[in-house]
Amino acid sequence: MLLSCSEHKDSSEKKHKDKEKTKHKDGSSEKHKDKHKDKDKEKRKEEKVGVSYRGGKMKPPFFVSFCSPPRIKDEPDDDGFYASPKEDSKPLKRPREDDDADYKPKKIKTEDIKKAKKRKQEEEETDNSVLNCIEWEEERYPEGIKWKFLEHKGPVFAPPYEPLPENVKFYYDGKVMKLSTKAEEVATFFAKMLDHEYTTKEIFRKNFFKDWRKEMTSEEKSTITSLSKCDFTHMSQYFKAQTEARKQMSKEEKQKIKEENERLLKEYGYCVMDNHKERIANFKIEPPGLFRGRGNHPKMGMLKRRIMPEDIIINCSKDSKVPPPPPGHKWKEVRHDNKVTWLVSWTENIQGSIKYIMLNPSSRIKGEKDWQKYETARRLKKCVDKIRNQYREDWKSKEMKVRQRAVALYFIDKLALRAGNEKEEGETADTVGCCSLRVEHIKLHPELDGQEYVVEFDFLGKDSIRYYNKVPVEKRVFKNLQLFMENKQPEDDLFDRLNTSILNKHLQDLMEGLTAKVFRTYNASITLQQQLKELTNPDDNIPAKILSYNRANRAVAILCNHQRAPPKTFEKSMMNLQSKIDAKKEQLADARRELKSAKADAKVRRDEKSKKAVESKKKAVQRIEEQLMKLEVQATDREENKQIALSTSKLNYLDPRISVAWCKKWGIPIEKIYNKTQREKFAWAIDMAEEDYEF
DNA sequence: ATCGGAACTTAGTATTCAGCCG
DNA sequence: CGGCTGAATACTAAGTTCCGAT
Repeated sequence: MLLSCSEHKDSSEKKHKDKEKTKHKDGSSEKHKDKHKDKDKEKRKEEKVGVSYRGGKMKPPFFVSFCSPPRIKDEPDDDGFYASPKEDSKPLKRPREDDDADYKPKKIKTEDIKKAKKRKQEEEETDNSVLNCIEWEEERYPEGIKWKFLEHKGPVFAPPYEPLPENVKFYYDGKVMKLSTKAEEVATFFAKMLDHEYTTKEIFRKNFFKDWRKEMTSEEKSTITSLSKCDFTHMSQYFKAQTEARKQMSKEEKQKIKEENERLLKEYGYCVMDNHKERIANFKIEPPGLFRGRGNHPKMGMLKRRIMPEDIIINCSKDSKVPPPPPGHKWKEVRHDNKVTWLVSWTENIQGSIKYIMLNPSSRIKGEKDWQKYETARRLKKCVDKIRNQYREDWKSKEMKVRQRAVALYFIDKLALRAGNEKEEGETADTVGCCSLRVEHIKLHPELDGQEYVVEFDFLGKDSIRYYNKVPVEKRVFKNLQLFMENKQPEDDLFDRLNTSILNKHLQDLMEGLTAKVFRTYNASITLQQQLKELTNPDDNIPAKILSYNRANRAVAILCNHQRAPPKTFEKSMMNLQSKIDAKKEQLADARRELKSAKADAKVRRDEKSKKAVESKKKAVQRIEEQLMKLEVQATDREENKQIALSTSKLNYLDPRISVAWCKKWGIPIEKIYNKTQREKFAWAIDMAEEDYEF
């Protein structure tokens, strides 16, 4: 059933039950804080869900507006800006598909299923699966069931701590001090990071020291009272030497380690899920260490404790062989929950969240989900125009909440912002997404650099990556933003009547299965498709076409703000490449000279041998020209990629079928676009998509 | 019906690997 | 043939959305 899901699965999406949290941010501008529970709306939605999709019915009529009561008490004076009938409606800035008309709602199904079936058969033949494949296409699990059979070997635990050799010393206040094993282990975590700037940060040091002291004996505790008196340098040197020694190991030793890893992988790296042997993504338990959050994380430096079998919950099927815990230990629990996909879980001690061991992206269960994701995005394509018209209408709504929702959705759509859940203050780095934007994160410019109504965004998003962008917006949006910001402090929420739950509930009404993140997927994929159309020059050779592909990919990465730290060696490697290009140019000049003289030679001699020489010189020139071209393309590509990470969008946002189709269309080997891992992840798409695939 | 936690996707960085060049 | 480099992979944090207990 691998690839046959969509309709059914889509229709089985559950009712939405998002909570409607009230935001609290102390004191300031209280009048903006009162939330309105739109009971009416809630009710109506309920009804809709009732008749809805389950059982394959049509989704509810596109949208019902809820402008009616209750009015907001601080409803702004109608200054006419939103009621004005002559208000223009400029098209959105981002290019969009105009050919929606001839878009056919390809329902995948039969054809694809056949193909998938074929592929699966082939796969079976080469597969290392020991099991017979029963007719997998037919298996269609009842709602929520993820598998019928699941067997695995359990996790691999981090290697136990090996105490330092006697001669490696720790000094406190200038004096040698022998630490207890537990305290020593934690000290080594710090020592290993000594070169990292983390260890200079106040919060990191404070958190570390606090947690370290918890591991100390009472004696150590009373002696070691100040981190700045601790000297880890000797330990640090020891570890550096160890790393060095590891590098210097002989081939045989390295080989041995490699084999050991392979053995581990073979033994623990796979599981059996419903007649298939599947690769596990992360079968190794995270080793203990110091927590390194991203950005300005309040918990950085805290001790991530060692996970023991007693912390571990095993999930597998009842009729499987339950993995035995390590000798002398017990699992926390063994359960048989086939409504989830994880194999192993444990609770982590920094945030108290649960961590999981799950399957590799190449697995059926992940691939299917991935496919579904893109199908949802394609369904959005069909109704995105309606939705856009709707939110533009809503900018004029009498209800504050509706307006905020509409403006937020506009940002999510136009700028591919993330939804932006509220976060518990002090638990994580202070980052935001769309719904959690604060007044301080945007600046309004009625005019800027010759453009009207420019919004300047500057905030930290996921992973504390900065989002900085100046965007011209439509007048109504601009006016609305001014309104939202009235009488607020910088640290107040911009959309004080909105949260992701409200937004997603609304989206759910607009389209079954629609959530905020679908817009990111949709806009990323549609941009790729459109950019590929635009940028691919049929006359280009393969490297040039690939450059075009990368540029299209890059357009998406920029849209999604996927950044990376410029590689440390970037400048250097750029220079290397340049000198390579220079060398190649010289080589080309040489080759041309040689060709010339060979030609002259042939003219004089007129024998077969010299003719052949000319031919071979010609070929040499051509080859070098090609090589040069390739290098130059590479240089351009790399320069443009300095701070942009392509891999995230490639892996998570771009419908792989677009890329596969493009490759087929232009005769580009798929290996040029996707490496081995990516090909495994996108196997379903590689098999399914034809040249004419349309997202 | 709400709430908070569970489940799962998305993310950037650190480490390892493989192959190329001198 | 070893050291270096860029690519691939490993790792795990940080998001979003779902969902079940109360």
